[in-house]
Amino acid sequence: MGKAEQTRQYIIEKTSLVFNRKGYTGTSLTDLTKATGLTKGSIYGNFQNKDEVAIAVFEYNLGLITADIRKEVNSRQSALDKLLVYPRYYRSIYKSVMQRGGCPILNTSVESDDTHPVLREKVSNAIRSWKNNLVNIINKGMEQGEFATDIDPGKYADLIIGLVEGGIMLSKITGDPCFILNAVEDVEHKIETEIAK
Amino acid sequence: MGKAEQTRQYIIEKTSLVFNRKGYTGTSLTDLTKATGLTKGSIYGNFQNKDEVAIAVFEYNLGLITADIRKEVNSRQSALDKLLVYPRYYRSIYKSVMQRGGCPILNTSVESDDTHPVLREKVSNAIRSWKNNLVNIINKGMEQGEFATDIDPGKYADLIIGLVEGGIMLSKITGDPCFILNAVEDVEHKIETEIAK
Amino acid sequence: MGKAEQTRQYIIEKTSLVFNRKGYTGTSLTDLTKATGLTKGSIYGNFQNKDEVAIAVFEYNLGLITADIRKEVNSRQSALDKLLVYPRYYRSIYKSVMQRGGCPILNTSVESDDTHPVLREKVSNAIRSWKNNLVNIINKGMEQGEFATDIDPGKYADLIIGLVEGGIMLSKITGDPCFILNAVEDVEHKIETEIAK
Amino acid sequence: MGKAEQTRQYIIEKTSLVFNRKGYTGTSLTDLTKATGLTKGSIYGNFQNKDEVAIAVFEYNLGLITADIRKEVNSRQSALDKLLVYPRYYRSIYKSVMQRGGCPILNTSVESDDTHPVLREKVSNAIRSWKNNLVNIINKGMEQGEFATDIDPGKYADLIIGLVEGGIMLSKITGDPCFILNAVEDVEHKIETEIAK
DNA sequence: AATGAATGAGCATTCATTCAT
DNA sequence: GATGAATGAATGCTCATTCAT
Repeated sequence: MGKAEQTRQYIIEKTSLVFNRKGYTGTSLTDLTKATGLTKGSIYGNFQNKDEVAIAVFEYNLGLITADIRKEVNSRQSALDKLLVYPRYYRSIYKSVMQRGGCPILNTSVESDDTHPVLREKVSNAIRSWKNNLVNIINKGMEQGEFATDIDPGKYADLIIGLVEGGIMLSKITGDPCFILNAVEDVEHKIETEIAK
Repeated sequence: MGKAEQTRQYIIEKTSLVFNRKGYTGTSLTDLTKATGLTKGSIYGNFQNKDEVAIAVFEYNLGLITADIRKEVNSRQSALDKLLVYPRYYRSIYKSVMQRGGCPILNTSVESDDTHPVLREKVSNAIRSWKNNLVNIINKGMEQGEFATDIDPGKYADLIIGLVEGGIMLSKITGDPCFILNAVEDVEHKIETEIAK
Repeated sequence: MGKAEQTRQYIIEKTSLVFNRKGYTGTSLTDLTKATGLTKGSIYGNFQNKDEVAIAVFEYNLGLITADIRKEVNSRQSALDKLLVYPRYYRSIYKSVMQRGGCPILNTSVESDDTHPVLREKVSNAIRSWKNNLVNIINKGMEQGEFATDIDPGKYADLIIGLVEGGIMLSKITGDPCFILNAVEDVEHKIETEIAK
Repeated sequence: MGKAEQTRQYIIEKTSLVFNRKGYTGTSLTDLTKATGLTKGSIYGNFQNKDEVAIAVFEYNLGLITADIRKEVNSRQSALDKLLVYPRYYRSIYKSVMQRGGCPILNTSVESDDTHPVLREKVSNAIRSWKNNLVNIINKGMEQGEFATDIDPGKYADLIIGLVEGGIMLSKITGDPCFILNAVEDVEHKIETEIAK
């Protein structure tokens, strides 16, 4: 990794928090200089514009979560265990997610959907990919005889993602963990009683 | 309603869409003048500042939804029918909600949670009130012998709200109605098979 | 005095303080509405514009001082007593002058000299008139044998006015009465030992 | 002197005239851009806000006068010659002072006394310092046997400052030099006949 | 005679971006 | 590769003034 790539990465990491908290529009170049200790010129030397930083930051934030989850999923053998990674992961990290400004998928989604086509597409792809991963696990479980075969994998994927994101949003704004905790409990319950046979 | 109150209301209605789409930070005074056809001076003659418009707009947007739902709920007799209003309402209006920029509770929540204490409190109260309404209906149903008595009303309220909000967010960003449709279906299923006895 | 003239006078009296404290530029129409309890429309119904209010207020503030002094001067017989009115008057009222924002001649002079030709002329005339009054008293005293005849009346008038205004300015800004007190003392001393024989 | 410090100084020098003429409130950012040929952004790159420019300009204007006077005072040996610097300096420069909008101490004093605590303090300190310098010279003269020992140095300092400032104000507004000329003549007369023995 | 509501120009300030060094 | 200094457009907001009622 050359010097340039190193600085790029440094900027992304240092600004990921402020972007997640204040949003793309609410974060100014001055915010970025304060978060990094670098000058505006330096940021523009490593990125074409604020947009490019925001996109890279979203990918970085997204990558943190997906890498963690993928590792956990890969370390399990059964489809059931793989699926249970999701609720358990979110139960274990929701506190730190709140402190870091909430779920970047949720935040970026809500801000970009009517205003920023590029970010919208990135978020949309992330969700599609998340859903795909869930569907693939469920399908594998069905093939392997672990899961009921009369269920709609897509429907359960939608519910799992929706419950998690809805719960995060509600617990973040109210400051009350009950929403996310009840959501992941319901996800677990669904997996264990409706998906697994 | 005096002229002033009329203009205030006019500004609120005309700007509610742009605020819901672009967010508080992303909406400029110039956006407000374009949406209303009024001058900046006129807007400041009717509101103290942009903040006050944003807050009034949130309350307006919130009121639209809650008024509709309250009317429907009040027109039903049984606790079961009252509870079923929620999923059915969101199934009937999700398309127009998407076109208007998504759910104002969700949008305002995500934008304000780390940046705007006043709006944050407003949204938080709205969610608390929503939850209370659900809990009250469930409690009434339990008292009246309509609902199972061994369930936790708060837990189900959390799940209903979370499923709806999560579903709206996912369908809005992906453009795919499956998320909200599956969410309300699950809400209905919960109500009919887990809450009602 | 008709209703219109009454309101005009009311506006002048109620706004004279804020104009003297904040200056012409620093006083806004909103300040005037707050000081009077009237609406902008009402002020514009009685004056053509802010300028006209400012000019009327200056004349009012000026009139208060000159009326007081004229009365005192007229009540004395000898030129010496008439002349001594000036230092004694300023010694007796400097505290209330400070509280009301300082001497309006000084304040208006400094603000208008490079920016507001109409006010500048008004202030200039007020000073010319003040000087004339002093010169006339001194001349009368010389004619009547009260005063030395080898003195320059204009010079002493200049010094009396300058000492008073300089003293007011210095005591106002520093909050220390020594400047105006020493100034009027010197004026008295000049009158008694250099002018009177 | 770095580029930044150079531009700062450039802005101060170029805007000192318009600030002295129009006052702090009467001078707009647009005035500053016209006086400097720079953009608003550039001015805000070098100063935190208009206030900071105004304060720096006052200190600059003050420094010009005090530096000149100090140099003259230091070049004289006797206390009498040192004291006479003041009236003679003001007689020699009053014309250019008038052209530049009048005495900055007087102007800033009158504008700030009821409205701008920071500037008020700066002006107040400048006057205190001026008085101190005069008192110190008189005290030295008394010690050295040059001056009468039964006089109050503070009183004479007050009179000298008051006469100069009052004279400047009156000559500025009337356009007639007689006020400042008679004032400095009286100062000289006081020094030579009442202070010196 | 007075009001309430509006206007449009102007205010101080911050924005994302550029570029010579 | 990074900096410091600049730009010009845009920000939220206030101004003096007007005018229908």
